[in-house]
Amino acid sequence: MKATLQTIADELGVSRSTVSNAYSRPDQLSPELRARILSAAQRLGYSGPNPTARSLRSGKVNAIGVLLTDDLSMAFTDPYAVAYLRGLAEAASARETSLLLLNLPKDEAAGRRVISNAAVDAFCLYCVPDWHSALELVRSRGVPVVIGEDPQAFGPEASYVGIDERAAARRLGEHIVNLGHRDIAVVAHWIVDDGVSGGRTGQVHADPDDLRYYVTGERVRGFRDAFLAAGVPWERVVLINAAGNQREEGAEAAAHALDRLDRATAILCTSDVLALGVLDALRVRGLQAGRDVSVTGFDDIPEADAAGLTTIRQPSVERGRLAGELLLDPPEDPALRRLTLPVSLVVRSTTGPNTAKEKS
Amino acid sequence: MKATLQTIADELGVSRSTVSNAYSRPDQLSPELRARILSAAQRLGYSGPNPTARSLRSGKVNAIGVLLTDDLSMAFTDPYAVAYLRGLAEAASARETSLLLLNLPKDEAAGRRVISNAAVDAFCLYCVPDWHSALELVRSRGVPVVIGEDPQAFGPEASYVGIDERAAARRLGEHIVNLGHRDIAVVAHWIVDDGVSGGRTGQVHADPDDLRYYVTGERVRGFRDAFLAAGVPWERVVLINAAGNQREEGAEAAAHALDRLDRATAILCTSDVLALGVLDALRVRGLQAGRDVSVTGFDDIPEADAAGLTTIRQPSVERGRLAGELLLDPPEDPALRRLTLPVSLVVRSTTGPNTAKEKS
DNA sequence: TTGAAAGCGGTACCAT
DNA sequence: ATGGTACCGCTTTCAA
Repeated sequence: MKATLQTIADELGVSRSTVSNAYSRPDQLSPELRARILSAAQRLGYSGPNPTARSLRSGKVNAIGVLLTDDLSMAFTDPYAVAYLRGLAEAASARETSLLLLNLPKDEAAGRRVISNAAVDAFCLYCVPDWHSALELVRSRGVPVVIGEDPQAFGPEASYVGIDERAAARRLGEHIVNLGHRDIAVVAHWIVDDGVSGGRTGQVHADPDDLRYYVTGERVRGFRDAFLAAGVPWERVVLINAAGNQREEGAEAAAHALDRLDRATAILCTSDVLALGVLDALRVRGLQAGRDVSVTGFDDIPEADAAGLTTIRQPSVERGRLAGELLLDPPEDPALRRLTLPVSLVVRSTTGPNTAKEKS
Repeated sequence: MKATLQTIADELGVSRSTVSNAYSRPDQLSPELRARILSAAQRLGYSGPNPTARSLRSGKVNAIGVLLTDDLSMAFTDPYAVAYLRGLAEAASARETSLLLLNLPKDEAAGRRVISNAAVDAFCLYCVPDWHSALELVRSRGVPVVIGEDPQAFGPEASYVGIDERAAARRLGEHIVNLGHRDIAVVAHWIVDDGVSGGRTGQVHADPDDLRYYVTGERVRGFRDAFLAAGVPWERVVLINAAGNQREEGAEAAAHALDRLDRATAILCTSDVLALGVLDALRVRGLQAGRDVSVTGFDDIPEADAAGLTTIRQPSVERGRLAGELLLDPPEDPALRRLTLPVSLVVRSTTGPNTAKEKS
C-alpha cells in the first residue's frame, strides 16, 4: 500500500496534524520531531503530502493554465509567443508555480472538458483566437484571468497586459508615408480565416473594421489611420492575407505585391516573422530592401536586428512576466491590473525614401 | 458561495451522485434529468465538477509533468526540444491530457518542493541534465516515468524512447574519415559545466569517457569510435566546448578550430544548431563548407536542409509522441516500453573530400 | 434509474 | 509543541 500521512503518523505514534506540519509548517513543531518524521518518511518511501489532496483542502494548486490553440506550432514556433511564454514562466517559477499547457482540440466538447478539468489557480490567455467558443467557459470557472490581446475580451474583471496595437501600427504607417511611399502593400495573417486555419495566401479585399482577429485588426487599422492622414485612400492599398505567421508564408505573400506591374514600394507586415519572409522574397528577385522596396515588421524579435528590419519594438518577455505577476500577486488597485505597455519605433535599414518615379 | 455538486442537487431535489453522473457517466441517468441538471448548473453558474476534488477521488489528474531546467531557453529555443515537446503535446492532447511544465529552480529545496507538489499522472524527462539532484525525488513519487536520454538513468522500470546516440555519431565520424579528413575538430556543448551553465567556450582536453552529460558523451564517444577505427588517435582531435547549444556559441567555438595554423579540415558538431553557427563562422572567413572545411551536425532540424548540412536525421517529434503514448497507454509487454528508434545519415553539401595538402 | 454512505489524503482551527 | 475534529468536493460501491 502506498504510504500516506497516516502511515507515518502511526509509525511514530503521533497525529496526522503533526506530520502535516512537518511538511507545511516546519516552525510548528520541534526540530527533532520533525527530523524523526522526515526520516521515517524517507524510510517508508513517503514522498510528501499528496498534491491533489493538499490542493483540495488548501484551495491552491500552484499552477497557471495557459490556453493554446490546437496545433502548438504557434506557442513554440512563433518568436513572440516563445518570448511571452518565457516571461510568464519566469514569473510563475519565482512563485513556485507551474504552467499547465492546455491544448484546445478542434472538437468543441472536448475543449470544454479540457478547460473544466484543468486544475489551475488562474488562466492566462494570449495568442488565443478571441472568438474561440471555449472562452466563455473559462470565465465561468471563476478563477482569475489575464488576457494579452483584446482588452475588452473578458470585461473589466480580467487583468490585462498589452500594448496599444493600433497606435503602434500607426507609427509604422506614418514612417512609411513620411518617406514618400504611396504604393503600399500590407501583409497580415489571419485576415481571413475559416475558423481553423488562416485561409489562403493572396490578395483580399477586406474592410479593416471587420477583421475578426483582434491583433491583426488593430494593426491593420493603425496602418490605415496613417495612410488616411496622409491622403492615401485605403482602396489604393494592396491587402494580402498570409495563411499563417511563418516566414515562408511571408515570402509567398510578398509575391503578390512584387510580381505585378504596379509593384508596391513599401510592404508593411503585421509581424517580424512575415517581414523576414518578405525580405527573402526581395532577395530572390534581386531587389534591395530599403532602396527598391521598403519593408517593416512588428515585434522586434531577435532576428530583426541582424536583418536590419525597421519595426516596432514591444516588450514581449515583459508582457508575459507581468501577466504572471498580475495573476499571482494581484495589486489591490484594479487600475493597476490593466497595463498598457510602451513600445518604440526602431528604424533600421529596410526602410528608405521612395525612389520610384512618379506614377503616371 | 461558490456552487458545488450539492448546490445543484439541492436545487433539483436529487442526490449528489446523480448530479455527478450527469457529468461523468451520462448513460447512468435519463436524458431529460440530465438536461435539467445541466441547465440548472448553467443557471447557477456551476462550471462542472471541481477538478481537484475529482482528481483526489478518481486518482487521475490528466496531466503529464515535464521537467525543465531553470531557464526555459532550452525547452523553447532549441529546435530539437521544441519538436519533441510538440510530439509529446500531440500524444497528450489526443488523450485529453495536459502538460504541466515544471521549472526546476536553482535552489535545490525549492526544486524538491516543485516536484512534490506537482499534480501529475506521470513524468517525462528529456533535456534534463541527468545528474540533477531532483531526479531521485521523481522516482519516489511512484508515478510512471519516461526518459528520453540515458536509457539507464532510471532503471528498467522507467519507459524509454531514444536513439542509439553513439552509433549514430559514429556514422558521421565514419563519413568524415572516409572522405580523407584527419585534422578534425569536435564542437560539443556541455562537455564541461559548473553544474549550472555550460562553462566557457574554448578548447578543452577531456576524456570522452568522463563526460557528464549523457547525450554529448555518447555522441563524442561515437565520433571517437570512428576515428580510432580509421587510425586517427583521439589526441589528434581538437575538442571544443560550446558554452551552450546556440548558433552564436557554435560560431564562437568554430573560431577555436579555424583561427589556428593547423586548421581543422572537418568540424563535427553535436547538434545542428551548433553546426549552423560553425557555417556562419566559415562564411565570415570566406571559407566554403564542403570544400575548404567539412561540417556536420546532428538532429536534422528544418533549417539543416536549407543550409545543406550533412547530419543525422532523428525522429524528434516521434520521440516526444511515443514518450507520451508510453506514459498514457503503456503496453503490457515491458519490452515494448523501451524503444530505440532508427536514425539515418543525411549527406548534403557541407561535407566533401579532404583537399588540404598533406601535412608535413 | 436514483440515492445513501463511505472514503480519497490532507489541512485548518481550536483545544490542550 | 502536539492532538482532535471537522471538512475540502467529489466518485464509488451498493442497495433500493
